[in-house]
Amino acid sequence: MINYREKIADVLTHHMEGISFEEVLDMIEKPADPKMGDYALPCFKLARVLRKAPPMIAKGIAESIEDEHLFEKVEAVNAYVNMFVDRNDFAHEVVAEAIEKGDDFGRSDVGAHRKVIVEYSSPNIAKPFHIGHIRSTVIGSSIANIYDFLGYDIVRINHLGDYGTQFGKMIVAYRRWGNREDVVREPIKTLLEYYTRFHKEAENDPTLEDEARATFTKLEHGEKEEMELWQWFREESLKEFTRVYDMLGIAFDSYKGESFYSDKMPRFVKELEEKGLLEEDQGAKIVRLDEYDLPVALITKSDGSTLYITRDIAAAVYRKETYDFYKNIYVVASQQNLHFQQWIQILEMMGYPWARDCVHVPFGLVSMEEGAMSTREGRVIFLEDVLNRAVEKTREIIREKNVNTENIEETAAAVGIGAVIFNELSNYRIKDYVFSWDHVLNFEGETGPYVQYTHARACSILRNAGEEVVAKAMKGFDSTYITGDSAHELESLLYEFPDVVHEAGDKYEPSIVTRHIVDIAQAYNRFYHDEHILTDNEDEKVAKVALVMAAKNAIKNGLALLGMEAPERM
RNA sequence: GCGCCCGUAGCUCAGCCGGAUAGAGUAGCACACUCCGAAUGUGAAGGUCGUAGGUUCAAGUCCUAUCGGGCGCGCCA
Repeated sequence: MINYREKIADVLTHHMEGISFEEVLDMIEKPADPKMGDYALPCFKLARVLRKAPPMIAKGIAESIEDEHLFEKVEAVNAYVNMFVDRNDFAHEVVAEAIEKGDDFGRSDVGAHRKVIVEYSSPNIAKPFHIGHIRSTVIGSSIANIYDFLGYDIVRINHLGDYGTQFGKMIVAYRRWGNREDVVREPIKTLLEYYTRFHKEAENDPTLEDEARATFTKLEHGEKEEMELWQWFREESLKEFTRVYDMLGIAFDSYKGESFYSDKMPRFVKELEEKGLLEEDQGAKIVRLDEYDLPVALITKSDGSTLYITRDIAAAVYRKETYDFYKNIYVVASQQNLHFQQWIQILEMMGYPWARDCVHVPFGLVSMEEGAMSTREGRVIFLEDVLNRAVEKTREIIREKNVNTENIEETAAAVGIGAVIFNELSNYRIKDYVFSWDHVLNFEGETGPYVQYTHARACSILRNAGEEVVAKAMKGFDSTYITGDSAHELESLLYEFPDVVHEAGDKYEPSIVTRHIVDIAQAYNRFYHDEHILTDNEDEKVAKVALVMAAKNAIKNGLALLGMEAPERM
């Protein structure tokens, strides 16, 4: 596609002395109101250089470029040069590209197959998968999709919380009060019961804690029986997590979690020591980070066991050695901002230049109206319940509408679960929010179902148009029929779609894509209402169908980046 | 106490590297289905952009202070 900004900057540069192409490019902006043009050049900054009043400069520039065939119209309004691109060319350029590329519209090869690791989801085994976990899971998955679309090779890692003294506790509890059948039937719930019961009983019987520690030590030393139990717990839990991942349509390339790195840490403790970074303090080993204005980082506890930071260092080095990543992205809650600052700093101090390729992508907290979520107090909302209720509601709506009931279940799942995903990816990830049933189950306005619905209706138009018209549109169309205001606005948004994907990648911010496809859907719906698409005039019909296809492709691809399906009927 | 993040319409949020009259959705109000799917569209209403200073031709956007909320700050992850 033509890069209009660059082309305009090029034209402008030829008509303005003493200002570079880059400077001009930098000055071009989009007017607040599309009625004022497609692109605008504010001339305030030029006043100093040209020693003229900005409105005069704008007038001069406007007059000098108005004959360029790139523009339909150029006008000076106060200090602005407002440029209207030739709608005919523009429409053809955008729509042809969007229908030609189809599922690849918006795709890029800037990634050049460089490897990008995205770590996300990473739940703790034996703890319920609640609504708070949706954030890392869905945001991370979408970021991975976006980088994939940008041409990078992606490794998706689920860094499971599958190790630590909690497993000693669980084994002890299982041996005392548990049984196999319960665990198999409902792994998470049962294991959580063991865990909480352990804590309750331990209040009266402190020897339990010692027993748990001893059991964990056995596990660490690879004792057969403990290993088997741990492995079994892990597998059963994973089965349950997988059920939720399947519902969400999310997958991973690796489930290597904390346990995998449990034996890889001594090397780094030693390395830190050799590099003179380690210091002993009250029996613990620490790294001082004063000169970076960060608090002390704890590497080993006074009993010699390692901590989170050491594990993350080990994991990062392992990943560098295994994958030789270009970027190593961690989608982890903002509560751990300091932790990430610390260990990335330590990596740098250890002399690993790729430390700066590790990026923490933080997100805000989910709470409930009653306050923070608490597994122990039973104040949680299970993600699976949210998904099920959303699907249920969708099913009801589909039945009510009675539209094409072929595969209700499949559609209800795509739309219901899509609604939850879309809702999660609507706002900037850094924002905290309070979970609300009303909000996730709202299917009107700026929601997933709204966008999917728009897509489904576009598909419906294409069906009604017939294969012949669609085939014609693919071959060519007369863009003069799609230059009306609402069509042009839709085309502008379609034109921006590839850039939006880039920006979302640069900022690790899926919500940028979410918002853009809402904008496209709104523009499409306005176009749909303003103009009759399937007219008697064959050429007009073909051109409009081409635009419908273009919009449909952009919406579908955008939804795919969010991890959502785009049903053709709903 | 120190550090980081957030504060824009009743509610949920956008606002590109500072640029024109601060925009959507939602709730409430008024409309539009004999018409390509009404999970839709249109209109009106709703704002001292937390507050106070400062920088600038120009500040929701940058700087300083302050208030409110969230998170974090050596033996959890």
